[in-house]
Amino acid sequence: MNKEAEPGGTGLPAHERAYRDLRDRVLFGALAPGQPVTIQGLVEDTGAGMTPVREALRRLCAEGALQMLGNRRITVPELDAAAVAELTEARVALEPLLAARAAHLAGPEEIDALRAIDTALDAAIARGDVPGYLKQNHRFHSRLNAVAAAPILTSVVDGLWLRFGPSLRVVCGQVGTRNLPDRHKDLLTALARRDAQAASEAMRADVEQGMALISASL
Amino acid sequence: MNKEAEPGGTGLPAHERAYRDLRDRVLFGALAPGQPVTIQGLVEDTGAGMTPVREALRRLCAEGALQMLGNRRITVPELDAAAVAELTEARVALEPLLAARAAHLAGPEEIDALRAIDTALDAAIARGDVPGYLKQNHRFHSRLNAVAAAPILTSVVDGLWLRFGPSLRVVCGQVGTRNLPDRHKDLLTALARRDAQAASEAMRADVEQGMALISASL
DNA sequence: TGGCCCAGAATATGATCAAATTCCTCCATG
DNA sequence: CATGGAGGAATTTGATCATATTCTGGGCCA
Repeated sequence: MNKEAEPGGTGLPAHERAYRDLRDRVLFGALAPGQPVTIQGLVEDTGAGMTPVREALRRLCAEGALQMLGNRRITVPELDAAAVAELTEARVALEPLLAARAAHLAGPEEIDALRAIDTALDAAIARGDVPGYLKQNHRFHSRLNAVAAAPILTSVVDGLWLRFGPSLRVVCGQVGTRNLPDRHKDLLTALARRDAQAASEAMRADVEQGMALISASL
Repeated sequence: MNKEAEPGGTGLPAHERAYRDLRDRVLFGALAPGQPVTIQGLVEDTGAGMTPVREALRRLCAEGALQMLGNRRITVPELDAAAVAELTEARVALEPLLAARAAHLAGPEEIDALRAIDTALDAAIARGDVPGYLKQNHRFHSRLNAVAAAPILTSVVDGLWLRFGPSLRVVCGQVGTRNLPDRHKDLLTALARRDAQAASEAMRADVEQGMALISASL
């Protein structure tokens, strides 16, 4: 039937592969804010055809990860203070909702999985591994959102993450892995106690801390 | 080859025209929930080429207006109770923020424009004009969001509207234009008084009333 | 009922056309 | 004589199309 979930990723459509490849580049900082993104450049880099790359770009633009300038040019958005403020407002409004839902629904095995990711995250911080931190941090929140079982809210929040991914990468490149937001311990204990209120608060603190970091680097 | 042979040739690229056409169909109920959407059907309907239609569909899918089934099929999403609950949560979390911002920024001319739209909306309700109501209601909220000058929040909220557009059309077709949400008067007076708190409350009431209507029709 | 085959639709490719930026040249002016 | 700007050609990039290929779904037959 479905031949998805193939290890290695080969076997799913080319435009889907191109999309995930590009999205990971945006999320984990392979692309810098303000950098122009050309179709033909991506075609050469990824080896994919032109049409799949185009469709991947359209999807990313629709999600806000990239922006189409009027003159058929595509760039990675540069965030100004107003944009960071908006993103902070949106994240503060939405992500605590997901945390609260997760607190109601999380089972022991999901919490253990989250704890394992958080441990890997701490290890990445300890060894100053910025890409590792970004990746594990994203995995933590992504996994938490999956627990919340709210696909619409999750997709909206994923779109927000795509918007500040490049800038977060820049910040981490500047300040290293020190002073990074990590309210995950509070979050995990709140989840274990099924305390939606505390989970919500911890998430809000984590979000505000992270966005303040970006805001301070402008 | 020939591009001027088509009547009504606007200056916009074909994929942009196809996108707006399709988006309006979703927003104003030309497509029913659950209805399959085929590329070649759109090609025949709109007269556009295949590639622009494909890109428009990708954008709409990325925004949540349409959903890609795993099997290369695309349909208009059918909302269940959980989806409506999520959409309600998201709208209640975000749209009052926009209303509050608008209350701080609205000038007399913007308020007059909103009042004019609301008058046209009342007229549409009075004459039982469902498409007119949908159009004016969307124009009202869209204009209000423009006043708030928050492009990121606005684009997120626009995505939410795309998700419940088809279902709202179904509801209005069932119950007519009676009992439709219209807290716009409260909203307008709050805006005129620059009362962000009251604007926020009025928006929350409008959102909850509208979503309750959809929720009740399941 | 279960497997095979076929029609039809979606995906992917490359070619071709159009637009925009860039860079170069040339002329006017200080 | 040098410099700066306007204009135009060339290159780079994006948009569209026609077509080949692949995959899904349903009908047919054993």
